[in-house]
Amino acid sequence: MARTQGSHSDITGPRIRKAALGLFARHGYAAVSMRQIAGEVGVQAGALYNYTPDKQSLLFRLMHEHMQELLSAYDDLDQSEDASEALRQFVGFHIRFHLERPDEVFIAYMELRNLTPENFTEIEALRRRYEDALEAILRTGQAARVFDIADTKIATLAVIAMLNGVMTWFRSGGRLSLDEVEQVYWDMVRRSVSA
Amino acid sequence: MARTQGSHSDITGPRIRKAALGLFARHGYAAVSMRQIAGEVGVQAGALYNYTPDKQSLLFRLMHEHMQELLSAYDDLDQSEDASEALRQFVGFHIRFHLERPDEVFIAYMELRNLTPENFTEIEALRRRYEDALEAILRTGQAARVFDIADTKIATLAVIAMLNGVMTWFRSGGRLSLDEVEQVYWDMVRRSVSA
DNA sequence: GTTCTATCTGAACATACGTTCAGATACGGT
DNA sequence: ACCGTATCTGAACGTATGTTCAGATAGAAC
Repeated sequence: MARTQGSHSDITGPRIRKAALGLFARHGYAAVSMRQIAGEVGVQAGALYNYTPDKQSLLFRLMHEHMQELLSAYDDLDQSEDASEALRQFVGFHIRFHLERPDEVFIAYMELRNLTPENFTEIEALRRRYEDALEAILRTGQAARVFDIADTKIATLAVIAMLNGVMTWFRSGGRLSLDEVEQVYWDMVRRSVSA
Repeated sequence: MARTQGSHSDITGPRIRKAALGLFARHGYAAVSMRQIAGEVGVQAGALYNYTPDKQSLLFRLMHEHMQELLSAYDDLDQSEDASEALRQFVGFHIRFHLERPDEVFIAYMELRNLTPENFTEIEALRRRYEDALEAILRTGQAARVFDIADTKIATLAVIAMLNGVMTWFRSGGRLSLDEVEQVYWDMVRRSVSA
């Protein structure tokens, strides 16, 4: 029996990507088979190929869409002219955006090595654009002497690394609320770059 | 022909682990086959099983040895009583130890999900011991009012995450020397926790 | 009510996987 | 010079992989 009841392209496509997202995040791209993904959707493996040309494209699409959403969500912020305030906005945005999408973030960063070289280059360029946004803030603050940073490039990476650390331990409903976490991290980031 | 010239257990064993280390780091545990590892050593796949009961044990041993070395190297430091100085020591030790072992570090952190539950528990306990060492420093400094930290547990994880970020970009022979890198990170860490 | 087509099944393809093991070989000890 | 054994080969095992495709079916269009 094919074309089971209530099946539609608009439904199956997203369901496949959602299943792949969860499985890739939990077990890793290489360790997940197309049959597992299909099984989670309730479909045979062959049906996946109505929605993706191959497994690699499935991974790439997940990562690409995530990075696009990250950048466009960040662009939607109307950033403060004040560097210190802009940095505070960045910290809050980064923590909240990433905590809302643990699987996407995990994949976008753990599965880079499983991308083909061309796909890797493309994702890397998007990641770079995001880093540049933070570096611009740090440079502005440095020029205005509100920050005192030895090396803005390193500081950019250090701040992002520090913020990403929150993903390894934060569980909603845990000891601290999101607001508290944001406050704690902002305190540390602010002091680490302040004049 | 078996038992080729100059082959010995003392030589092949380490060579297998070295090959596995590099391949796991580059392509990921799940994406690397026993035949690839054997090929890099110049041996047939079956020969690997003279040195490891299975693929999982190979991964576990690499991670376990790495964590043991980390802890014993840290224990060899004679730590300062002064919390600020102890933190400086920790930052320097962490950066140098980890930059000397990029592959080991990468694996110990990316391949956790490919460990069996029992193996995972064991590695996690070792990692926890290392984190506790840093937290002890932060607590001491907090008690002595030389640090001003909202939450020592979070600060511990934030500092380690920040320091680990150095591994994503540092290349020896690059723009900055190891000493300069250490100085830059120490500046940021110190300020992020200082009173 | 018939036709048309998007969607899915089920089976097959070639290839790869981790692991085992009988047999071959080269070195260390005598 | 010979033996014993640690070490490795080469082939095989069953299973799994990504991908393809002819055929079946269900809903949309008329």
